[in-house]
This record gives sequence, C-alpha cells and structure tokens, in this order.
Amino acid sequence: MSEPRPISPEAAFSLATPYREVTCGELRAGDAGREIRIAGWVHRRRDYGGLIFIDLRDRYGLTQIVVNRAEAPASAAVADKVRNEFVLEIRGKVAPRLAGTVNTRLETGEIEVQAKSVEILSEAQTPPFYINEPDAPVEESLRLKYRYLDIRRKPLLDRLLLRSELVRAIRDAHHKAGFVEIETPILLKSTPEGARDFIVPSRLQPGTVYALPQSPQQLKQLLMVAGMDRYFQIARCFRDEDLRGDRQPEFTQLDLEMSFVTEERVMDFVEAMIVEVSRTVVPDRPIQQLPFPRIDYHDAIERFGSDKPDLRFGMELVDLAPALGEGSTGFRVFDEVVAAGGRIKAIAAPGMAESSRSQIDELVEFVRGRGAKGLAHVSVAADGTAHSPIAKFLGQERIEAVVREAAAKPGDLILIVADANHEVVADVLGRLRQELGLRLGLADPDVLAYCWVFHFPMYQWDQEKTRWDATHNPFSGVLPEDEKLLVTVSGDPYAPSRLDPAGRARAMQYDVALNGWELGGGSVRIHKRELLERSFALQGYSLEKMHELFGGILEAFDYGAPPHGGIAMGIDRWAALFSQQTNIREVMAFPKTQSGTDLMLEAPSQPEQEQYADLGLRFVGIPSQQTGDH
RNA sequence: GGGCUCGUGGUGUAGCGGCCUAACAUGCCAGCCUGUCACGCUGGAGAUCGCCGGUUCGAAUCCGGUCGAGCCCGCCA
Repeated sequence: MSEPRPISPEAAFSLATPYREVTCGELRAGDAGREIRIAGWVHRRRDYGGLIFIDLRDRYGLTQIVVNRAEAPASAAVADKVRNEFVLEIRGKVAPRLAGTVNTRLETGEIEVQAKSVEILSEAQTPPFYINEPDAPVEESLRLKYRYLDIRRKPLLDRLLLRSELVRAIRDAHHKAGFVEIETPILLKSTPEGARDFIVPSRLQPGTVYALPQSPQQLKQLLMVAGMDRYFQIARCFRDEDLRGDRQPEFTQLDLEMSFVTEERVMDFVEAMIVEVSRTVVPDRPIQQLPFPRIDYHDAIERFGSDKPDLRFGMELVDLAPALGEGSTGFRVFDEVVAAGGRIKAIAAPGMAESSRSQIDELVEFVRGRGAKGLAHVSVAADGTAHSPIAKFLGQERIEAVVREAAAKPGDLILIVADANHEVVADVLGRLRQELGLRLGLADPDVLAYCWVFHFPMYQWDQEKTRWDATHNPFSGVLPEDEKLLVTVSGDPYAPSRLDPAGRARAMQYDVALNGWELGGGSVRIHKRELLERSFALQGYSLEKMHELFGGILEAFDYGAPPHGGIAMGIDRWAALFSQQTNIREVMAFPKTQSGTDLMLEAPSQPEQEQYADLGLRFVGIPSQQTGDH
C-alpha cells in the first residue's frame, strides 16, 4: 500500500499492458523504427518457408508480422507451430513495407512488424467456423453455441461496439439534461397485468415468490414521489412470453420518468434526446423529418393500418366508400360488408400491375393468414385502363372511380380488403403495406423515419373477463377533456360494461416508432388517487384487490405525488435498427434461442434436489403431462 | 398451443428412390516455396446423410414420429 504508484494514471488508462505496448490497429508509417511488443490472435498465417507472415488480430485491427527464418531462426521455429486463433506475444521492430507490398485495404498496411521473438501465450483448436472470413454464412445455432468466437468476427463485434456507443450517447444526453441514473431491484413483486412474469421462489419466505420486472414502471413512479424529478435507467426487463426475432425473454429498456411535465414536454425531451443520440451514433443516417411527425392514433390506423407506421414511403390506405357510392355496389362481398357496418379500403402498390396470377395468389395467402377473407385487386395498365376480375360485378364506372380514389397511376396494382370488422381491414392492409414497401424497395434503408403516435385509446374491452383492459399501462393518464368518460353506464364503478363511455376515452399515451418498429412508448401518469381508483375499477380491480396489488404505490400517492410522465424505449430494437438488422439477437452479446435456451451455457437446466428442498418445492410435471395421466 | 422451412465430412452447399463405394468449395494434416496479405503448388485424412421407426428388392432421397434451429400466427402494456 505504501509503495509508490508503478505507473502514471495516463499509462494506467492507456491500452498498453505488460504484454503489449500497442494494439493491432494503431501502427502507422510514422511508427517505423520502433521496437514494440504486440499481442493478439492469429488471424491468418502465410508460410513461405523462409518467410512466414502472420496477421495478428485484436478488436482494434490487424497487423502483419513477418518472421524471417534466416534472421530469426528461433522465432521461425515457433511460428512453424502456430495455427489460426493461437494467442501470441510478438516482440519486434516496426518497419515500412517494401515498395509495392503496401496493403491499402488495411489501416496498418503501410508497415509490418519484423519479429525478433514469438511467444505462444495460448494454443487454440481449429474453430468450428471461420473467424477470418466474416461474411461466410454459419448456421445461427452454431454461432450461439460458440458466441465467444462469433464475437471475434468483425460483424458482431462492430454491432456490439455500436450498441456500446448508443448506450454511451444515451447516458451523455440524460446527464446533460439533469437526469439521475438509478438502479431498481431485479427481485420484485409480481404484477397482474401485461405479460407473464418470470418467478423466483423465496427461500427466506417459503411459499412466496419474487417476480422479475417486466419493466421498472412502478419504481420509477415511486422515484417521482420521492422527488427525484428526472430519473433514467438502462434497465434489464423480463417477460415470459413466446419469442420472436424482435423479442427476447430478457431485453434492455431505456426507462425514464420526469416530474411536473405534460405530454408535450416529455415528447419534446425524448425527441431532442433521440436526435442527439442518432447524430452521435449514426451521423451518416439522415433523419427523415424534424420535428418528428406527431400522428393521432386514429389517423395512424386510418392512413397506415398501424400504430407504428413506416413513414419512409407512402402507399397510404384509402377508404373506397366514396368511390363505391351509395346503394348496392353490385358485388355481394362488398355489399355484405357495407350492410354489416364494415369498411372497404385499399392500397395502390406501385409497379405491381403486371403481377402474375401466382404472385397475386401469394398476396391472397398473405392476407388470409392474417384474418382477411380475401383480397380483391384492380390493375392499372400502362395506358391507364383499369382491369379487374371484379369489374363484372362493380361495373367499369365504379372500377374507374376506385382508381381515381386510390390515386393509382399506370402500372399500379390496387389491393382491396373488405371486412365487417374494420380492425381486420386496417391490420391486414397495414401489414401488406409494410411488406410490399420493403419488397418493392420503397423504404430507403439509410433513412431514419421517426414519428410519434399519440392519443391511444385508454382501454380495450376484455370480453372474457368483462372488464376494460389498459391498452398500454394501467397507470396511464386520461386526457383532461376525456376524464368525464371514466364512468360506467351501470353507475357502479365496479361493474364495467362494454357500452361504457370509457371505451371512447383517450390516454395521454405516446409511442415513438422508427421505420415501422415500435421503438418506445410512454404516458403521463395518473397522479391523483381518486382518478386512479376510478381507472382501476374500470379495469376490474376491487378496492381490496387494488390494495393487494398496488398498495405500495397507492399509499405513496397519498404523500404528495407530482404530476409525472415518462417513456420506455427498446435499446435492443434501437441498436438493431441502427445496425440495419431485423433481429435483435444480432445486437446482443449472449442471446437465447426462440425456445428460450442458451446454447452456450445450456440454460435453463434442472436444479439440484437440494435447491428444490431449500425452497420447499417439488416438481410435479408440466401441465400437459398432468392431464395426460388422468 | 398451431402453421411453414431447414438439419448431408470441421464449415457452407450439391445430391431428393438404384449410376452415392455420397460430390464441390473451403477448412484441417504433411511436404515444398523469401514478399504474401482469400499466397501458391503437391499429396493426404475426414461424413453412413440429426435421431427412432416404417414403406420398398433397394432410402441421404418417400412416409410417420421425435429432437434441435429459424420464420410466422396465437401470445407479448
């Protein structure tokens, strides 16, 4: 302890270590003549007998080592044994490369290191896939099993570095804006709403469980009551639901909350933060529109069929009612939909008029798989004339009105969905629009098209449980002008019904979408106890149940809760979009498979009997096995 | 819970009822080579085709089941 510091703080912070003075990415022509030590992995070895080239790699780059058998026979003898992915420490002299042997594709290509000694720090087996050919395809399960090797490869390495920059930029922006970063517990209390919880049995309180947080929602609200004012966290979240390319059982959110704010104020900060982060992390990616478009939820559904519209291209949904006119359309399918109070909408897909029968059949399959009964189409030929299998029902006049209404140009294919349920129409056309937008190359992959979607409905009716279900967050506030709608037709606040005006209430809820992905969502919360109780009653919670589940936060609200609101953003999705990936596993160091297993660590695994015993648990089999026994 | 796709030397693919004693590329091993950088040349080893069962005179190839991976629906504020 009393010894003097061996090295200066500058040196301690530098990348130099006892094994290496320089990294494999930093030597330049100006370093010629230096005697250096360098360490890394063998990227590739080229043996000329009298001359052996070794490309030494670390995460900073690649440096060519030359071993000359005549000049350094001992080093050459070691180099003979060297194989790919061995870890070496080289001592040698930096030398400019001979004329004509400079490698312009390498940042360090002007120099090489003439080895004076080669030491093998670690030997390596032949890896199960190519590390030195980053573009070579490898089955993903193999990459997951040997994730530590995959991370050596440039593409995944670069994405993890970009993610690190993303998180750094997020932290910088928040600190600049006076936010405090606070960690919240991972062992929490189960909450009833939303996704299935991951459960952790308690040993100290046998028979009870913790739940892993689906998000730190309640805690951040408590921090607002605590006066923390501006809080943020890069928070790990857990949801025990089935997986997708953009969904992992554990994932990372930027979670933030602000006090004394309105919807506008939160969106203003978040938008400015997003812009700053984007310009820092991906300066070459243009942001399509500033300020971000703010789209009312109903408009988003009407125009794009989605609450997370991809605004990089148009192809908006068009209501065909005006074109089809009053009375019978002449087409039974449409007439029935109209009679049932449904909707008939369309999109005009540019350049698809010449689609073959089988291509159109494929689109019909696409929409049927998503709940539509069928898909009608009208093609607009190059000469502007419209052709359609349903022309014989509608008549050419109506077909031409459809073309006008859809603003279809020659070469376009108008795709029409009709359904009594207009959610189906919007959803199906929205998905079709997104799919075709990508297929037809209408979406510029470089552009970042952020937008806000706001004023979501507060509730959706849950027919099974006969209650209103919060569409996003049970604490979301209602628009002041809609507060009066939080009542029941029965007059009993604990007896909600489908006909309650609450179904029309709009929430102070906003989502931010990026290129067709939901990037984040948040709201201004209810901070008044009385209103919260009314909202929870509509959601089917008795006073008693409410206290059992949310007692802590309800009590906290009795001690002076400031108006507050915030947002949570998916870091994994953001990183994936920044690195042009459609799968968040590609921006996670150690992701799980679609069945939730970690192929590297072989998790989950069976616990020891002792562990069960400690917890007072016994495994009684999975539910389907149980029923199968009877 | 359901639908679809995939599973062939280390890796990526081809083969899709007999000509397969399984092909190609790359990797791997050995030898040669002093200016390569996806080095080159010569030679060699290496898979019974995820697993189980069935159909057939005959199965990598067809069928059923199963395991694993992926995509999607359901599910997921």
